[in-house]
Parts: sequence; C-alpha cells; structure tokens
Amino acid sequence: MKDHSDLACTNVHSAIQDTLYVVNGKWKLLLLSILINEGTKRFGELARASGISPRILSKELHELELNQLVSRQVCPTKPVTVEYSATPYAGTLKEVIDAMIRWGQRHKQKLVRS
Amino acid sequence: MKDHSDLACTNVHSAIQDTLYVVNGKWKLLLLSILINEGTKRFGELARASGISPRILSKELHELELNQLVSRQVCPTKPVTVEYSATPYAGTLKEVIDAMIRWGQRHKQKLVRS
DNA sequence: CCGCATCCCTAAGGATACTG
DNA sequence: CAGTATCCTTAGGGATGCGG
Repeated sequence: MKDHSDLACTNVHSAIQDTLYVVNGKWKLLLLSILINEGTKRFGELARASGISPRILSKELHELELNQLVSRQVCPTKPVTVEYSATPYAGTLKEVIDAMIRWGQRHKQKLVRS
Repeated sequence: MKDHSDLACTNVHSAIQDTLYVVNGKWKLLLLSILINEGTKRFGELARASGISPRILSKELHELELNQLVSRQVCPTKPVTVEYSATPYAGTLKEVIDAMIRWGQRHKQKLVRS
C-alpha cells in the first residue's frame, strides 16, 4: 500500500504551499535565478536585466531580503550604488530554479513541434 | 570564462518566465501534485483535498486542461461524475514539484530553528 | 543612482447561491 | 455531483515624478 495517509498528504500539500508563498508572483524566481547565475548586481542592472519597473523591483527585493534570500549592500560611492547578491540560503532554491528552466525549455520545444 | 552571453541569459530568463506563465497562481502546482501523487480524483474530491472553492477549481482545471497537463473524463453515472487525471506530460513537471516539496519542508525546519 | 510616493488598472481569488 | 453566475475584496503590477 502506498503512503497516502492523511498526515503525509497534508505535509506534502503544505510544503508546496509554503514554497509558493515565499516565491509567489512573476518575478522572485527570475530575480533569484539572475543573482545566482550571474552574481552580484546593482539595482539598475537588475532592472534592465529583468525588465521590472523600479517600484516593483524594490518591493520584490525587499521581500526576498525579509526571507533571507538576497542581501543588500550599500556602497558609499557618489552617488550611492546598491549591490544585491543571492545569499547562501538562496542556493537551496537552485534545484527548483534549474528544474523550472529545464521545463520551460522543453515546453517551448513541445509547442514548436505541435 | 563563464557562459554569460546575452543570448544564453535571455534564454534562461525566458525559460523561467514561460514556466511561471503556465503554472502561475497559488493552485496549479498543488493540484498537479495531488493528481500525480494520489492519482485520479473527482471534482468534489479535489475541492476537499485542496480547499479550493468550486469556481476557482473549475477555472484552474480548465487552464491545466488547455495546457494538456490534466485530462477530464465524464463518467455516465447517475448523477454524472467527472474524473480528473494528470496526463503523462504532467509527469515532466514532477521534478519541479518534488523540488518545491523538498524546499518547503526544509524551509519550515529553518523557520522553527530560528 | 537608488528607490519611495502616488495614482491607477487589471487580474486573482473567495463566498454564496443556483442549475443541469 | 459538477460547475456556472454573481458579487465582492484584495493583491499584483505598471507609469510617473520626486527626494536623498
């Protein structure tokens, strides 16, 4: 008999929902992917690389910071620049991100073929 | 030198966004997880298992059907029942779903510890 | 350059009631 | 039982302009 007890299913369901809650919306996983794969970036660079408007970008980065997935470093240049990096903890999301990249690529191939 | 050409990055970015577009929202990955891990379910069973209200559930299932991720089978019982199953193609999302389950479980552990 | 404030619009999602 | 219709609330996200 497979493990379909209520408890096990509930845990699986809530685990997915917990993850979705942290990385909700159109942008968070994209931003993490950029920071993980391309390293530290400044605010403006992220805005250009992602196509996100400054208001949304600011909000998303702030939420990612609250979840300890990105770190923010202010550089005392003139005028100031701000650098964002993926934290080590964000690395634990890499397998999610990579799986999504692979699936998106395969899915596009499928659409072309059909 | 790492492969950071514009083209490669663009492909990675759009692959993520393509995936996010297909499985957007709070519910689609949860529904697929249930159907993949627990097998075929009727509309009412899905509603109870997921906690989704009928209107939303109907809409989400319809969108998943359009993307060929679930199949819908009407059974000529009295009154009719309708069974939903994950398609073989939905199996290709399993690595995404499993990665999210693992991450959600680890993340909850982390929150408990800190 | 960073990123907040304001304003606005659309999309997502929930509650309830109802019909085939 | 399945799922649509109606109504409503909230969240997501875009544009622009200003201040540090």
